[in-house]
Amino acid sequence: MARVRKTVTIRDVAEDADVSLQTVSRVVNGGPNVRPQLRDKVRASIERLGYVPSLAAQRMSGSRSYIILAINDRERTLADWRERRGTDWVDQMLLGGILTCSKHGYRMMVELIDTHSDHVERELGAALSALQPDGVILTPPHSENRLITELLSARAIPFARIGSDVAGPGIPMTMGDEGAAHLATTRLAELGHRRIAMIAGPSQYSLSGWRIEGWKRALAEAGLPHEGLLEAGDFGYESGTRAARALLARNPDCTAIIASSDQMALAALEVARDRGLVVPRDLSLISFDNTPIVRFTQPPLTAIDQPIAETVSRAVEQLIARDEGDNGGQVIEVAAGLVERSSTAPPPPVSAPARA
Amino acid sequence: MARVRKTVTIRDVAEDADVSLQTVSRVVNGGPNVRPQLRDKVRASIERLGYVPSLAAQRMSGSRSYIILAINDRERTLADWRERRGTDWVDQMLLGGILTCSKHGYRMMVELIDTHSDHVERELGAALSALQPDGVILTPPHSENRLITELLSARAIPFARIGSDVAGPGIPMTMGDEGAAHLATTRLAELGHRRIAMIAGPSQYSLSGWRIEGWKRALAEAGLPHEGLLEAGDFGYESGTRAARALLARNPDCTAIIASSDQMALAALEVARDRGLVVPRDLSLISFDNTPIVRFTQPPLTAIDQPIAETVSRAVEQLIARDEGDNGGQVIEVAAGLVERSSTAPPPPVSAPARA
DNA sequence: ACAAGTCTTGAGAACGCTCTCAAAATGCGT
DNA sequence: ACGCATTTTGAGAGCGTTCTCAAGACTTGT
Repeated sequence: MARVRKTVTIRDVAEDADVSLQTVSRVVNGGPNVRPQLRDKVRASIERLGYVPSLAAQRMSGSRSYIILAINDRERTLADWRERRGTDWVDQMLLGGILTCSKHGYRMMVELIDTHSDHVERELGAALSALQPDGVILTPPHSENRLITELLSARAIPFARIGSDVAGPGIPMTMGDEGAAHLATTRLAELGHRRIAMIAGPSQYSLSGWRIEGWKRALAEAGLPHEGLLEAGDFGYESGTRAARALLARNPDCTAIIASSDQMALAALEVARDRGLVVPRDLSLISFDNTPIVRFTQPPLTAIDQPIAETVSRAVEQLIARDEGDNGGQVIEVAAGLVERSSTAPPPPVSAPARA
Repeated sequence: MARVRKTVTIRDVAEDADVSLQTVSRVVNGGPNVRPQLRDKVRASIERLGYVPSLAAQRMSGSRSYIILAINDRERTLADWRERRGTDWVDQMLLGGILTCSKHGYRMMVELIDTHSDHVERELGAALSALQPDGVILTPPHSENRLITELLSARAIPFARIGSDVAGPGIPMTMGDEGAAHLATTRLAELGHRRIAMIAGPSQYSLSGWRIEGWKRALAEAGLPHEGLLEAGDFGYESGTRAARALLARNPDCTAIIASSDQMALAALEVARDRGLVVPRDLSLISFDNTPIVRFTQPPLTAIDQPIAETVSRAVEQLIARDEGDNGGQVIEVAAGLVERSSTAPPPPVSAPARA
């Protein structure tokens, strides 16, 4: 409607509504003491002029920047990208974050950082200085990276540690890994499996440990053994291949595998195929993550659905609402679910010369 | 090293180096007229103090915001998310964008907008006012959305139109869709296929047309017909199922299909399986996009690799370098490649009672 | 050696907003 | 009605940068 209009500022609104800047500011920010009549008048002006406060200016004067920063590892992201592995984790985290941020008038930014080297401090510091975010979201394995958490708490920037439940600064948030592994294992036990193996993730991830615990607990509850049924990978495809081979070579009587990532499950599926095993007839398979790829494999994989987006969303809300009383170190947990598809079935009747 | 230090500002650096604010600013921004000696001194101070300019302050005073905005459709993104369809496109675009932005000291932000409704102007306007980005990246189908492009040019914000080559404001960028379709079709023709079908995308996407053109051109060059071999979908799985069924029902002699998206290719794969056709023995299949899922289907799909990340990266560079002479409406094209996997093979020897 | 440049440096305003604090208006108890 | 507490409004400074413009320090040509 207008021509190349210059930016509409709070001053324009103030003039239009014939009030002071301060009053407009109060209306915009839902300030408490404004007469309803004036408030409406100002609102009308804002509407008419199409005024939207400038994020930069808000940051400059106020205490908030309305920015939540999500940290990701540059190397890993780059590698995933080059090799066209899915970066579904990033996806999910972004979506959960962006959606929730925008609901509260915040924005989410993603920062790629070299989290391995000692550039961490430098790079993260630069990002924090430039952006001055109101909160930061850390995902595994950064959630327990000392350099990072210390830098953040030194700067007094609130942050959420996803996939970490240790005490310390930052809001710990978990995704029910122990419970999820327990759930998957129990389901397999119920189907009749007696030799249920697990391909775990790398030990530097806390969640790897939790999953192993859940698996062991379910096994114990069902009176099943776990000895020799554990292998660890690094979440990647190749490591899954190695682990699955080792597992099946060592345990010919193994009839079910839980893999700690979709990529490793895919690898296990391939290994099974190589060994002439038909999934799920001869071998049941459950994966962690439930990224889009597992719906299109042959057969589609039963998977633990990690509520990443939901968790990040919760994290954002925690960060934004931090003002209203500190969350006293209480771990926040979002539970995972099991999506049953076609890679799970009862074990073959003859297969197990178990109690040999 | 320091305690809860207050933010280091340009003033601190100026004092430390015993020069004026302005001189520091010049050094930071690579200003032209500074004595080398002074420059080094200032650099040393910056280094020592760990100074990083505040984005917000830069935006406030200067003309640039160092922000590039990428527009995505909220509904579609949300749907993809809920149904755990891969949002690889978003991924790729983000990665290409973020990486290139950070290389130039810029940041990329993603904005989800209701691009269908008439909220577009409102929502986009709000985002532009709040963020005041230095550039905007539009992806299909927004690249040719009048409301959007006009709003952007009215505000004089440079933008790139990915997947669009029409004249007008904004930098047009394409990904060689015509050439890619031609390449895929030609490859199939070389393998000996005579009835090569295409499942196209929706017509409101320019690239759908280009792909059809490339397919027809290759067919014509090989002396093959195209009549009755074209179906259109909406890029989604279900539409692919419908299209593939129609195609195969109408053309029992069809031995190859090119699908305009991975999801539709997946659907075609499933349809073929239902009809008892073995891919690639009885039917060859090539998809567009090359998202991570097509590597893990049975068989893995041969696919056109859309250089999304690369294109977005180029777009960002164009936007950042816009100052140095307008890009006179010349279309920028990044070529796509063909990734051969196992869904393509020569047609079955007997199959075609073609010249009936 | 002098005027006329060019290069280098700095001072001060401006960007758009929110803070703090004080002034004006209102409400209330007696 | 009167004083006091409370609510509502506004004025002005300040956030950290870059911009404009002017002053000082060098060059250079003659």
